[in-house]
Amino acid sequence: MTSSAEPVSRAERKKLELRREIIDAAFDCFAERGYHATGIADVATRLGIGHGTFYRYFQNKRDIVDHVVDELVARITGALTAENAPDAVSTLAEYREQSARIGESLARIFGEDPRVPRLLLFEAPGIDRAMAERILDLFDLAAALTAAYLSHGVELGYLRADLDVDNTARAINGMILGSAITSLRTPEDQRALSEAVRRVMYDGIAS
Amino acid sequence: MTSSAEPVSRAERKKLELRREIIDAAFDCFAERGYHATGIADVATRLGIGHGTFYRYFQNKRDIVDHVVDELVARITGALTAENAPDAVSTLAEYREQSARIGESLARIFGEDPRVPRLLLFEAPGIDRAMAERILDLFDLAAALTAAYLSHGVELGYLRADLDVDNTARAINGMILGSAITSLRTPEDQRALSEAVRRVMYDGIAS
Amino acid sequence: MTSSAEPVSRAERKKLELRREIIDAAFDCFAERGYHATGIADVATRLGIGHGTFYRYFQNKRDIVDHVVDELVARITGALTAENAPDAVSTLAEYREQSARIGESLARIFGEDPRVPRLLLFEAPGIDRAMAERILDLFDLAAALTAAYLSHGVELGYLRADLDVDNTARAINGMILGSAITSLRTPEDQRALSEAVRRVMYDGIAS
Amino acid sequence: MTSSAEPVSRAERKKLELRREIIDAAFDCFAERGYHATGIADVATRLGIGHGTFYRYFQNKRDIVDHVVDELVARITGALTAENAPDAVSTLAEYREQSARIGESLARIFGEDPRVPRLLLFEAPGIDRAMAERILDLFDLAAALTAAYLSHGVELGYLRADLDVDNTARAINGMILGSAITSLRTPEDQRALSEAVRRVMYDGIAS
DNA sequence: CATGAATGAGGGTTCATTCAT
DNA sequence: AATGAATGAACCCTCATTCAT
Repeated sequence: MTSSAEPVSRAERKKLELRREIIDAAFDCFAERGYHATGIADVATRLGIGHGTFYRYFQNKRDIVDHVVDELVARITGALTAENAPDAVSTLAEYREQSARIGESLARIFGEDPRVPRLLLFEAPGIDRAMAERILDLFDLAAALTAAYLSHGVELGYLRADLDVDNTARAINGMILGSAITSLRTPEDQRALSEAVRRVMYDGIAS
Repeated sequence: MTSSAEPVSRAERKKLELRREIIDAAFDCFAERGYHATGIADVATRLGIGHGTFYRYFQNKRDIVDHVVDELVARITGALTAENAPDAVSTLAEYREQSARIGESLARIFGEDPRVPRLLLFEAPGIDRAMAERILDLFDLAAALTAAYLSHGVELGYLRADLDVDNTARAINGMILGSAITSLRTPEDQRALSEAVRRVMYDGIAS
Repeated sequence: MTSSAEPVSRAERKKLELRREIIDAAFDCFAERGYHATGIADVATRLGIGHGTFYRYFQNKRDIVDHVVDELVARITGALTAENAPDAVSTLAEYREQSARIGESLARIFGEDPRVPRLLLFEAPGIDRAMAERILDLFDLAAALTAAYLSHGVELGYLRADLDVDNTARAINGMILGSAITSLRTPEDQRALSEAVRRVMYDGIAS
Repeated sequence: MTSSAEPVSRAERKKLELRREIIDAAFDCFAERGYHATGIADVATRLGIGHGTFYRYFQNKRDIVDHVVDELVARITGALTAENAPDAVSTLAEYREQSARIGESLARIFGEDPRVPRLLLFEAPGIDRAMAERILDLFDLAAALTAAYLSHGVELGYLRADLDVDNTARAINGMILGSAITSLRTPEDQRALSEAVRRVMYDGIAS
């Protein structure tokens, strides 16, 4: 029993496959040369297809970059949410572990391929107002998620009772953002940076 | 006693003035419509000058954005360095005060005019590899400055002896960066965010 | 048995045809209005194509004029060399006949269409140093060919033994050049001029 | 008695002087970079004057090149006519001497400064239809002068009675033209070329 | 009279998009 | 369905010319 039930003929499958390849090729091009410096022809050439074909799969140049970002956003929200529900932890130690896990996850996404932060943080926001809003939405989403974790911790008492949950969430996410940007230049020492972030979070910097 | 000593005739002064106006108008346009969506003609029209005039003051479109960024970078590095030498403090309390001052400064720059973070963080990096590098340079500079403060604190003993100075500096700057981006949407509650950042820094989040 | 063996599909053939038409239209424009006064749009309009189409066939404006000149140079070198090997003659009479033939050929090329000498002698040299060099190369080539003929004649004894072959070749070519320029104003009496050139060559002017 | 009587005040003289300097500077620029590649600003800068000043002395860019050519044409017609009246000679030997003298003169003008033939033959004709006509006029003038010499010779019997005077004149001038162009690449061996021209004229090439 | 700041027409070139094959 | 030839809007930039100082 294959993955039937879905109405995917062989032709349909091929179409989806090519669609995916176009998204990937576009990601490559946009991340390497930049959105504006990339022509539709570049994307098509990289795939060895005619550039007219592109328009059978996507509305226009602006359309594809939305899909490229969709993909990256999905990856990130996946890392932020997958198997990491706020209420799955009940002690500070568990929380530390969980945040280490999330941090690990994000570090992998950003660190493994610097084109990801480059596209998301350096290319996308400059494309468009709409795209900039999308990126801000992503930040807000991440802040909301983090805030949820923090709230949980406050409720359970292992985090400071007077914690400004929302703003602290933003501050923490800022550190993650800083890590992502750092990975643009030095993709290697993500681990140490990640550790430093957690130290600040839990211990502060004072002696 | 004329206005000698200064190397500026009246014509010269007017020229410098126009030059400045062009930079400002370009900043406006780039921040509002984006670098790529802005034509030289737009900048000129906004000033009510002929677009050919633009080219008497700047080499080309790419040239002006460098000057716009120069200006913003100068403002920021000014805020980061002016009257805030690392060795001017010797206790944790003083350090808190100083960082509050710096934070205040930056918050003003970013918060007063959201076009500043928009241009610097959302427009500039997508223009060019070279420009992206400039922005990364700015991050690195800020990280180096912060690291210097931290080092000083470690030496004097009011900061943790085992502080990973460099990475902690990056983490802290990440929080500031996060604040700047937040100010794109909510320019108002910068103060609370700023406070939250400092709380994380000094007290951590744990209860 | 299809039209195989030839590497030209129908589309390919159409492409080459348009390419040729563009070259011809450019020749028309350049010869009539001059290179600098001609815009790419002029060339395109003359053909009834969009001016963007031009750039599918040629790199830029400078590129096409090279191709236009290529064509003319090919026509001329063809006339100078085709079926007119220096060693095909062995008497003065034959030589006269041959030079008459060559002269005839050139006169036809220059005289039939005054746009040819106009473009080659009046437009091209002013375009560029590189193009000027191309024209000088053409002169040198012609001089070398003529010198070869003369050498052959000296060896066989039907030309003066003390002939300064190279410089005489240049002098003779100068007369041809003069004819070409004359044809700019009076395309008709090329024949008489051609005859006068040959008289000078063989008999001199003295009585 | 000096050159008084003329209404030249000192200011007037200075003005004429500058006018001349502008013509010379324009000649330099046009010959070196080409007419189209030369800007009015280039000419002015070379002289160290403001480029607005240019327009106090000449109508426009097209105007100045006419004056530059005027100057060169005057030099050439001077060489062709000065002290060389057609009727000043009465034997073939004298004629040879005279043509040698004229050739010498022209060779000096063209050979001493290759910018002269470059401007006159390579730059000027491509500027304009009107300018091309001027150059053709110069050719015609030279042909007429040469024809006058030849006519005189025919009348006096030292030139062939059946000489096609006009066309032969064109042929001869063509040789001179060829010399001038040759001098663009090899300004040195003008003398030998000049000699070859005269040999062809008087002796033909046949043995 | 000299200057050079200002101007804008003009032209070369790119590239996203369409559509006939 | 795939293709790529054709298209023209759009934009950057130059430079001859004008004119207020």
